[in-house]
Amino acid sequence: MNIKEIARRARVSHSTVSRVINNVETVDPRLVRRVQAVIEEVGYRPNFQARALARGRSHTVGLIVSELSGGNPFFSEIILYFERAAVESGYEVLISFADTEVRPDHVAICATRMQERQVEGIAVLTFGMEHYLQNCAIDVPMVYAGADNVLKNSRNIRMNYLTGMRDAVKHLADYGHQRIGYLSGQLSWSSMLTRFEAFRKAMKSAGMVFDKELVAEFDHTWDGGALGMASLLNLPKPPSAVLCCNDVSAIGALKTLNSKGLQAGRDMALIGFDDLTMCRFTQPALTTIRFSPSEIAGLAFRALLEEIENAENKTQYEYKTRFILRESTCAPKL
Amino acid sequence: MNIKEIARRARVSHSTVSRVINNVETVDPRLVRRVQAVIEEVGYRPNFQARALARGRSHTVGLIVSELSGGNPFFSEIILYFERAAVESGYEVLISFADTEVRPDHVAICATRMQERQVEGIAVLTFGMEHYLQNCAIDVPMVYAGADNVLKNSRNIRMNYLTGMRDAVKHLADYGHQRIGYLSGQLSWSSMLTRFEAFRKAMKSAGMVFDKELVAEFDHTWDGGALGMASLLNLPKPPSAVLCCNDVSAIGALKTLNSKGLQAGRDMALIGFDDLTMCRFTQPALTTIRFSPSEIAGLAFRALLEEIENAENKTQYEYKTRFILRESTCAPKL
DNA sequence: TTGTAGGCGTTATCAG
DNA sequence: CTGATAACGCCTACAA
Repeated sequence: MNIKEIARRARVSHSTVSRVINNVETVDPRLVRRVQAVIEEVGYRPNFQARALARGRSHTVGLIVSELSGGNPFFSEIILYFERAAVESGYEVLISFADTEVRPDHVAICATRMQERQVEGIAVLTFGMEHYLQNCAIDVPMVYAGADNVLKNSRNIRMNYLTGMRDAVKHLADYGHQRIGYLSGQLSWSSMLTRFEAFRKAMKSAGMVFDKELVAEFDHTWDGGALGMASLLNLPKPPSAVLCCNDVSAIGALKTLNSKGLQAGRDMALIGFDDLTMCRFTQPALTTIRFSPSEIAGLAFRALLEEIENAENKTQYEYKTRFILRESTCAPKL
Repeated sequence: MNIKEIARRARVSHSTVSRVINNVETVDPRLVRRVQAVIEEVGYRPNFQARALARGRSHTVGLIVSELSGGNPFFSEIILYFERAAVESGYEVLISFADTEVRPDHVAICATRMQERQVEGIAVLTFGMEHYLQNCAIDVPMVYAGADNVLKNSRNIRMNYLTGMRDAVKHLADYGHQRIGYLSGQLSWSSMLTRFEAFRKAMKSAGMVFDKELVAEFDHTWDGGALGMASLLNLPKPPSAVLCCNDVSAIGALKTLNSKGLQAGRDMALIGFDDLTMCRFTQPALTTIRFSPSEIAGLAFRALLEEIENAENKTQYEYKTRFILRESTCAPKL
């Protein structure tokens, strides 16, 4: 079923049908009704591809997230809220999981595939794999989040890790902690590095001594967190408080603590990062640094839209993390 | 940059360029090289939309999941594995979150939108909202999972909830539990109803008495689980074991138990459903019934592909749940 | 206000 | 083996 068939049945030209579909004002109301009746009757829906081709606009945007985090609810929420924002503005979203772990160039492959699909813009929310796109010729607007260097034709949403990190460290300092550990994902990921550096900076500005020994670098998964905490506990002098690079690894760390008969919020202070819904349901409820997927996804889409529609005054978006106090911290145990 | 421009630069007709792009064997190797050189030089990539229009195939499929579960890692994994399977077979995936909670007809809206985009098939993995599609004219193949009634032009992947449920109940019976409770999501969701019925059937075949009082119907979220467990604990005679409709609600239930100073695996036996990665990291590790998102997503895509390509012998896929023993069960506490 | 003709970037069918 | 030419379904001048 197509526009011509509708035209034939309604005894008008296909241009008229096109006008009706696109709500052009100047069509005779009687024709409008006649055409709409036929459309209704046969259940016709315009072919988006053809429309896109003719108009030169696909009304589709791409979203790339990283695959490693497939089981990570953080990305689940990113996708949900990005899609919602897109649909609200009349866009559809094509999604790709970049296997950044095994194939660093996979981000570029995904982006290229999307471009062939004529997406009008791409949001790369991998938080630290963006540099792999450097030598890949994408000519649609792109938006990153928390990238360190911004390519041309693209936009970066600044991630202020420091705001939340500073309050977290201050909170621990107020409790009297001297030995604050850090559980990191792989520092080759720029977002992991950035978080880590924010941590160091926060330590410094709180007047705390930073001890390299107290940093465990594993990966930002459940297992990574569990292993990392185990390695920290194995130190001759373990930390009395640990800040984690994300909630998922903090939950892994929680597991290790429990298996040793220790409890966060009593025997050790533990702080996560992201503020997943789940944090309220861990035992104890996880104190964390909010890095809201819904807000970030929203900002990313808005920025992308500005870029696509070449908005006059482009906002420089910045997302500020913030400290969320729950129950997993305590004074240092003697 | 398009096929004609390439043709001009390579001094051939655009048909020849098209042949080169599509690896047609019969082209003079010298021309092939000349064309490829130009393509390489200008970084040309074919326009998928135009191609889809000409070929009458979009090589795109739709995936609808339910929005309520946005923060639920289960769907995050569904999306990941579905996308991966699709890309492997040369398809792209358009994703939609159906807001089944607030707008029951939203599934139909999503499906319609997808059809306008010329998807070649749609997988509806909402596990129980399929009936809302009944009076909506979609004319591409669809695949459901665990739907009760199958519409025409569509396929259902049978979900065998019973296999896992039976072993779970048997496990509890072996421990000597007499009062087994059930924590359900809203029974208006057919998947929730089906799970519940599987539970009853399992109880029956284990020779257990089913007590309606021990069923709490909230919703299958963290909060729903927490509230549900609270209501069960408030009963004059609370159950000694509880089976939950999914892991997320089981984790919520865990929270309530903890807040009352009770511990699953010591004071009460608790069993989840889904087997999220996270189950290994709850405290205690959650015994559950495996309902693997990766396997289900894989089956769904395979079935959809068969439907799209009109395969000769269509497989009747069935997914069998299975019991996964961890640490959250115990004998009934006296 | 309506219809005709041409174009969007491809593929596919023919002659040559 | 190659190159016109006509689709695919829709939009959009421009002409009537």
